[in-house]
This record gives sequence, C-alpha cells and structure tokens, in this order.
Amino acid sequence: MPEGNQATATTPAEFSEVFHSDCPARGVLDHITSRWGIWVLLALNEGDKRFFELRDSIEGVSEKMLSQTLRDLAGDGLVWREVEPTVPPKVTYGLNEVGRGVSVRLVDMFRWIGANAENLCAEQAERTGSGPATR
Amino acid sequence: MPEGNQATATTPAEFSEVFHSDCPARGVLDHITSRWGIWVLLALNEGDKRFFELRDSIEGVSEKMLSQTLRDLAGDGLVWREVEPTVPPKVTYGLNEVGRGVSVRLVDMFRWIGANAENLCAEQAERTGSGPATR
DNA sequence: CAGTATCCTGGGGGATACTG
DNA sequence: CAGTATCCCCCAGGATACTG
Repeated sequence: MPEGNQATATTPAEFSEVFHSDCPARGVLDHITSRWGIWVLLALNEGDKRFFELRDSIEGVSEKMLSQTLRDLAGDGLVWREVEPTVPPKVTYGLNEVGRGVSVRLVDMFRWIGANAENLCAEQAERTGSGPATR
Repeated sequence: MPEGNQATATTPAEFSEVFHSDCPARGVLDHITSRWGIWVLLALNEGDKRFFELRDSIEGVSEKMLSQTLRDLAGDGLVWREVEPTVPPKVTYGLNEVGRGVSVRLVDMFRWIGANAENLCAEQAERTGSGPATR
C-alpha cells in the first residue's frame, strides 16, 4: 500500500532508515519475532544443541517449524549449523557472534519482564474496576 | 568449526519457570512479539503520541490493528492511555515504567542488529557462494 | 537421527463502512 | 479525531507420512 508517510518532524525515523524494506536486517527482525525465533535463540543461549534437544527444550514446537526457524536464522547469519556425516547423522546448532548479541539482549528483556511481573499483575488488577478485557 | 561452547550442562529452565502458561508475563510476551507490538513500543519510545500520530509513524499498520495492539499493551500495563473528553476527542498514549524498560531493551537490540547488518550481509553473501563460513 | 513433503484449518490481519 | 463493526482472504503453522 502506498502510504502518505507524513514524517511528523519529531520522528527521528532512525529505525525506518536502519530497517528499510531493502535492508536485510528487516527480514532478520521478522525471523526473530516469528512464533518460534525467540525461543530458539533463548534455547541456544544456554549452549549448542542438536535438533531433537532443541525440539525437547522448546515446548510446543513442531519439527517442521523448528526446522524452518532454524533455516531462517541460519540464513540470516545468527545461527550456525554443523553436520557430522555419520550414521546416524549428527547436526548441531549454535549462536554466531551476532546471534549471541541478539540472544543476550533478548534474555535481558525477558528478565526485566519477569522481574516486573507483579507490577503487571497489579496494574491489570487495577483495571478490572471498569472492564476486564482479559484477552 | 564451531568453537567449544560446551552446553554448560546447566539448562536452568529459568524461562520455563518465569513464563509458564499461567503467568501473565507469558501473554505480555505474545503481545510484544505480535505483528505490531514492537513497532508501537518503538514509536512510543520517542515520546507520547496520539492515535493518528502513531498510525502515521508506523508504516503499514491499519487502524484496526493499531487499536487492537494498543488495547493489548494497555491491558498488560506496558502502555497508558489518556482521554481528554473534548470535541473532537484527544487520546494520548505513552509508556509506563515497565513498558519503558521493555522498549529501551528493544531499542538496544535493534541497534545491535543495525550495527551488525554488514556482518549479516557478509555471511549471507558467503553462504550463496556455497561456503560453510561458520562465524 | 534429522529432516522433507503434503494436506488442511484457524484466526491474524487487511479493506471498507459506520459512529460518537 | 478516534475509534468500532463487518466481511473475508491468506498463510502460518499443526498433523501426518515418508526418506536418507
């Protein structure tokens, strides 16, 4: 959709520049924020893992989506993949430099949310005066 | 070859604990990583904004989804909403304490990705040349 | 073990129209 | 201006089966 894009003067548009459509980083973001990207990054932050180890440590992920997410992340250069052509095959995944940086920051954010969960609950409780809208 | 990075044998499962199904923080995460949550948080990190200001600064968002995202984030206690019952009405949104913390960390992560975009491009280029190029 | 290939469904989310 | 309401399409992603 062709958008007006008013450029509200105040907006530095810092991120529009950095993450513009043609920039590969834009796609990277999409992969990170995809349904399973975060959890893969989080799991790998604990250490290198094999495919089924990942599947087991990420609750609810299907093999298809895990495979797809891994492929995306590896294509982005956030994750490496090593294949040992043995029988049975052994495939290991781990974080690259950039992926580690992302993962660490993700962990930091998660910790912040976890540490403030009570505050969130409190705020949600206050709101229940008018309408729960618990969705 | 991936360097050692032993799987520290820890696997603290720290996050499974913190973000278990019944924990409200789990839903918060879903909202943050939703299609537009990140961009709203990012936009509000620049300062408080009114509805249409937000719509204009977030490229591609529909009014429906913006409204929905805002409602979710406000319900989570990440964002506040202030209504001035004038004619025409004036509604302003901004970040709460927790929301600001999340937003700041998000910005940090985005900067990291942006700063390493060339590395990502390089890795992607190497891959196309059929090189293993691990890290 | 570590994946692909195929089929299929739900709801995320866009377009449009209407309201206070 | 700041939203709701409605319709409807598309594809992310789950289930299942097969392969090297």
